[in-house]
Amino acid sequence: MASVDFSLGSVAVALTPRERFAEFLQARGKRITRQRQVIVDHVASRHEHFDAEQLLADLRRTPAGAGASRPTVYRTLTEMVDAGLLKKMVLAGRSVYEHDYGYPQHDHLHCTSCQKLIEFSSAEVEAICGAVAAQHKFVPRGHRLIVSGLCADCRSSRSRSRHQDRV
Amino acid sequence: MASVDFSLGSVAVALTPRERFAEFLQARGKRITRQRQVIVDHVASRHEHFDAEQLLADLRRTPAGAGASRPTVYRTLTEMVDAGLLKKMVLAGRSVYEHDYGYPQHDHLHCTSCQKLIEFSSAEVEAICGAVAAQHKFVPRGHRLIVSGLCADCRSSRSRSRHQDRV
DNA sequence: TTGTCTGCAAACACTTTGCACTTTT
DNA sequence: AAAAGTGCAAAGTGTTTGCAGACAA
Repeated sequence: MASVDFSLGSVAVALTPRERFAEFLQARGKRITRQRQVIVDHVASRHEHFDAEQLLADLRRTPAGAGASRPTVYRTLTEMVDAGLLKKMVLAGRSVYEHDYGYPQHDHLHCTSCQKLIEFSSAEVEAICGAVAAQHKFVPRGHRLIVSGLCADCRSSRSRSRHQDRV
Repeated sequence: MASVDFSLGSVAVALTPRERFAEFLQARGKRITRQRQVIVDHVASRHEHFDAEQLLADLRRTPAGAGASRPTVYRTLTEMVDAGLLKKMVLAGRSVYEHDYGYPQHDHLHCTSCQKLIEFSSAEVEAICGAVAAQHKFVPRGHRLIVSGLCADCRSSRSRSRHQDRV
């Protein structure tokens, strides 16, 4: 975690997430606390989508994060989104986070049965968003495309067991 | 609301929303109650996006819906989504509904400052979703594309007053 | 030392549920 | 009469906040 230049996916970045977060905090007169470090590091070490409760539970399983509190986790997640480290999306009623920093822009396929998320990217979508925003005099800040449906696994098990779809 | 063939936007449909809902309810052995009728009619009479609390408040202002209860509103909205009359999306922490029945597929520009929603449609987006789903062996059921940013109004007022962006 | 952060408990907003009573069928 | 629906109040979720003590700068 001490490297000055590392790569994730196909994009190379200059600072580790931890460093970038520190930079962000300092720029705002916020403090680099043990808790915030533990949280960024933990989040940076795993690359999947997660929600606040999951993160909290995971943290409490580690020695460093054993005493993590819910409010701090929520507060820090918000800061990480502000810092551009994470992206937040709302699925099935709760906030789901994913890495943003150093990751290429992408969208999602969402299985409404098992809640699985599959990533994909499309330059066309990007282009369409820009064009539409311009047409409406919008300053675009990002977009979110979620194609929902049934994944291959759930499609086959669908006939056997009954599931509750949650959007 | 008694016509058998009316048009909304550019699409003509055979049944009024009320009729379609009745059909849906009957098909499921559910009952056509006064409350459900009042709610469908009210929703059908307004074409904007709304949330459950707004609808409840609006209903209570009408003679017919004066005694509307929160649970019934929530329950009926869910049924209307199931019936294909409404679409639901989650923005800034709460569920927002819009008409689905008889309306052409479209996506949204979302102003993160004033929460305004602007609709647009794009056949290309449609095509991309289908293609991507196929690639991942997904059975697509729909998609949601939200381009977020600042609308023209908020862009100009942004420098004067401070706003809180909510995603 | 100064001002931010943390953790706790309590508050929150939105939504759902248990239940006795009312209504549709 | 039987079954489903309603409204009330209460319980849930997921998330946020007030505050006293803890801690980085």
